[in-house]
Amino acid sequence: MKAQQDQLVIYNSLKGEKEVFKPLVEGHIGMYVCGPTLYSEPHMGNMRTFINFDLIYRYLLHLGFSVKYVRNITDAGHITNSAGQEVDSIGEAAKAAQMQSLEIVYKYAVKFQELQRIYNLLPPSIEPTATQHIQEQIEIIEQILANGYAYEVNGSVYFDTRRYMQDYHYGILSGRKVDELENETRALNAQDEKRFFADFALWKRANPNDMQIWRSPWGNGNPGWHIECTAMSTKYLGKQFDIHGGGMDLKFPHHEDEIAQSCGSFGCNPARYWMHANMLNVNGQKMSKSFGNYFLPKQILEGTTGLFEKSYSANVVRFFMMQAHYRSNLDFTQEALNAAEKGLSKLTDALATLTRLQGAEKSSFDVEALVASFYKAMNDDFNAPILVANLFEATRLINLVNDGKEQISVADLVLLKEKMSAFVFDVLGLQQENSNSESRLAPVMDLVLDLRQQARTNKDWTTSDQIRDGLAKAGIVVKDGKEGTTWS
RNA sequence: GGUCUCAUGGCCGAGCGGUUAGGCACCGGUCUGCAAAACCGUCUACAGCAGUUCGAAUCUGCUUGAGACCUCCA
Repeated sequence: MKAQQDQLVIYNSLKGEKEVFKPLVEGHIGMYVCGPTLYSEPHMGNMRTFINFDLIYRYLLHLGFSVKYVRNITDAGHITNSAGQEVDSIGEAAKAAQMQSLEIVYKYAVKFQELQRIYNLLPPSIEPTATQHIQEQIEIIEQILANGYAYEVNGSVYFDTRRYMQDYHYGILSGRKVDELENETRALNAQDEKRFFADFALWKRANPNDMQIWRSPWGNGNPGWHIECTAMSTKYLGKQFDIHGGGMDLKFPHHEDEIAQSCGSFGCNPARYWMHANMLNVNGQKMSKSFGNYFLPKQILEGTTGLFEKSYSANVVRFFMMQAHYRSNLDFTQEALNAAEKGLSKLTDALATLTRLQGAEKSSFDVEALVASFYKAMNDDFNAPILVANLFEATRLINLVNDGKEQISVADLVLLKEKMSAFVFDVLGLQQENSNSESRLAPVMDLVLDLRQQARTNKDWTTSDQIRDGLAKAGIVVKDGKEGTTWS
């Protein structure tokens, strides 16, 4: 695995190019990913990012790295709204629902946990929340103040972007130039306490109607939106760690500001590799709350999105996402989902076939090269679609062996079983579908199919077709194969 | 308006200068009492125009179209 670890290449958003991945400490990786803000239920687009980073986490584990994976939960913080005001979105949502802030956060945290289970996300090593780390946030703000990169006004603290730009490069990640931004950004209004339009809040003094308030050296208030990630990543991974990830839409300003905060307090960019997952589209447009074109992860399982004629399992949705690269946009369409459903069943059928194959003297094709192609795909910036294509090549060969047209040696059979299973289940995170034989229906179906088989033996096609059609109406498909009749 | 990204066959989607990625659909075949399913095979596309090159989906320029960010968003 060491050899494979050394060949891993990652696209680093900070440089805008692929780089050979070298962890700070050999064999160990610290990874931080920005998690959800729990003022509403995460939608399918949110889930795509978490599924993609789950894939990345899983592959790093498969390569034998020891990974500390931190993904936060945002349960407090003031953001800047379209009017340029700092607002507490969780508090607003809580008020609208006539709940407490903690109540609404807890409600959606439970849902998010459930979604993680359904979509087969491995739990991160730590899932810290902002409210548990107010003290750490305050300490970092104090450090930034002490370093001269922030100023206090009336109980609020702002990051001093102009001062920062004298020593560091603001825009290093997003490529934005502050003087270009200035012309296109709303003007500072008279009441604004900021000295400069690009300054952002580190700490915001309390409003009379705030639901949550914390004490600080600057009086009662709330942390700013960006400081929590700096506090939590630093606490659990150190001042500098290997990978920082998140959705593409967080690149600016959130991640840019995280870099500024880390440089402003500790003098270094927090992460060596910045990774950004791309958005999920519906009809060519980013799925988002503000566009109103979103659906919930549970709706697709229940077939209630209003967009598709039928429901799809979490496994199918996950497989569908694995057929697009994490840095590409992905369009959700019914035809594409149907294609994923059929493709997945072809792949899982082949895995079942693989367990039944008999090993021969020697292989008629290069199994080691096939397995190497799995690693090659994933080592190239986690190219899951190429991996899937290679798994389908394996599927074709497995079926040919099954038909007696190709051969595989006993040793190669062991290798292929191990690697197919590892990449399909451990890396792609697909789940073994429940076998029909386990259901309560199984004994009944055995009986019915037995009766139908008797009719077929007697060439009583009327009866046998009657049973088949009747079952079809109940949603059960009967398949007559060479080795007997199966159903699903 | 500014910054950036993208445009691939019926659909989804890889591709990073020279081997038809892959999946689904379509079509042909094997199997089957007939179907369905399964399996095998077939299907040579890269927005337009110009340029660089022995060679371009891939590099450069222009044109057209779409999207993201610039304000919260995964």
